[in-house]
Amino acid sequence: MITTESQINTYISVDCVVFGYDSEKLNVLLVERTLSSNNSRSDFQSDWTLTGNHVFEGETVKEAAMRVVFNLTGISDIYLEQFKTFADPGRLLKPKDQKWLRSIGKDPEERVVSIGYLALLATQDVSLKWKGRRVKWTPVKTVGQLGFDHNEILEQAMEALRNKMKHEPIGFGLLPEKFTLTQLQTVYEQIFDTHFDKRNFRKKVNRMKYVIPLNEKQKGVPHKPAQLYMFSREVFEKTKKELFDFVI
Amino acid sequence: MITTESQINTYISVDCVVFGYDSEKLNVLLVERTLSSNNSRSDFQSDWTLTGNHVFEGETVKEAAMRVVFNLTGISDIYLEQFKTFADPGRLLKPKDQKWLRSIGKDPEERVVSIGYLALLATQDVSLKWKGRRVKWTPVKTVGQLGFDHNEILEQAMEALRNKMKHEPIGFGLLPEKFTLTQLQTVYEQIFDTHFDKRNFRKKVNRMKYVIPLNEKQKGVPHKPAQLYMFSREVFEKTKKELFDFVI
DNA sequence: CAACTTATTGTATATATTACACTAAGTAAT
DNA sequence: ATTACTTAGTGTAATATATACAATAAGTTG
Repeated sequence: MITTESQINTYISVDCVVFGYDSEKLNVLLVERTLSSNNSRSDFQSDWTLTGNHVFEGETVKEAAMRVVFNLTGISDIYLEQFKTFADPGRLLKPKDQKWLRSIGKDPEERVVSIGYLALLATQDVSLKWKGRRVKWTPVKTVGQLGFDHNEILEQAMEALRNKMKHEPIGFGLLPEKFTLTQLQTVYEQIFDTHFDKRNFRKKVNRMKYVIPLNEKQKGVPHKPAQLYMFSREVFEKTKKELFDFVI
Repeated sequence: MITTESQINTYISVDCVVFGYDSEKLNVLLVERTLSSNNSRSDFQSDWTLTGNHVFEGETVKEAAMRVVFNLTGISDIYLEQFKTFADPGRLLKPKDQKWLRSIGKDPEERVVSIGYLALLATQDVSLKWKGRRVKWTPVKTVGQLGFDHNEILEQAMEALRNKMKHEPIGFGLLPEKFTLTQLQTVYEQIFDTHFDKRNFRKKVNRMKYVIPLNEKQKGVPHKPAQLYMFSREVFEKTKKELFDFVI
């Protein structure tokens, strides 16, 4: 699954928009990009980018995306899906991007295809791996200017996430295995930037037989502990109606 | 919109899955690929592929997709959207594909990224343009073995089409501007391979204010002529609920 | 005018959506 | 032990939507 050939393809890359939910808000995983002006002089600049890498020859694109996520998080069993590809000319023409490309010995004129992947996880399941470059979670709402065209890619990823979440039960990918209904509701409220009525939300969840109550309650909270639940994809696959409700 | 630079990028291509509905069934647009065994000897073979082309340097990927569709159909104002990218190693390794790549002077080892686009139109709105190669509509259900990995791409396009159609009003892209409710129903039945109750379907459509009855009836049919309707994207955008019904 | 074809319509039952407010079960501080 | 505090958990009535089901209407053709 994780290939290790060292021969890289210079024009195909993957960019992974790794979303991590921390029980309060949605974060995205960023890595630092360091620009040294003239070969290793001391005026460094640095900024942040999404996580990504070139694909190795012989490696599938999804394998490359899995490798990127695995290297930074140590996790491999998460929601990970292609959402859009970015390959327009001029997407890496900002001065900083050009400088960075030259600094690593690339032709800044070469057209690079970035295949965007969306990944979901609960931040508490992860300890980030420093692999020579700084890595951090940043709340999506406060992300500043990113390197390359990564603000654009992030925006498209958010849009894809919202669309997917409307119609598929992937919100669970942002929660720990055992979660409370309030946590589940909050995920949806955060991502859709809205508010639901608690009773109505729970009535809806109740009908979804794949959200299963456990014989276990929340611990260590200074108030009434909540019931814990889990998501069963197996039950979901068995009980879903093939043609939900659809819009004409 | 339609660029004409002649400098092409050899490793980025678009493949357009152009679906055309002919009031009976769903078709896909194919072009003929001719393989001449040893340089221009007389043992030709030919097979069919999806429509596609390399992108020109300086051209955006969507522009390339529009150009491909426009060149074959003369149409430019249709639903056209990226749905998935195909860039795995070994996707062009079938003997026929290798032969074809060599015949046009390409390195068959080079990894080619194909960005898949989905296009929708009503076949009656189109007269196909023969641009040196044969072009044809083929019913999706009877498509045989295609060149390259195009059977895979077609399958993924069908899946993307079904997913999109469940949640967005794009089915109208497969119908002429004025259509009957029976035609609309049939589009959905064909694509989802199912059958709906006519009364219930109409009740549903009735609630969608963006399906607008015209002061016009079907003509030239040997039975009761049906009311004609049109779709208004403007009304749709104004009346859609931002957060439909969603699945948790 | 009879035969044929497709268009069009309504009702009853079950299920889902929406709006809305109080009680229960814990912890912390006194 | 009582009180204050915090979050969990629950029900009902009104409206809207989904589902199952069959007879009549409006054209054409011979």
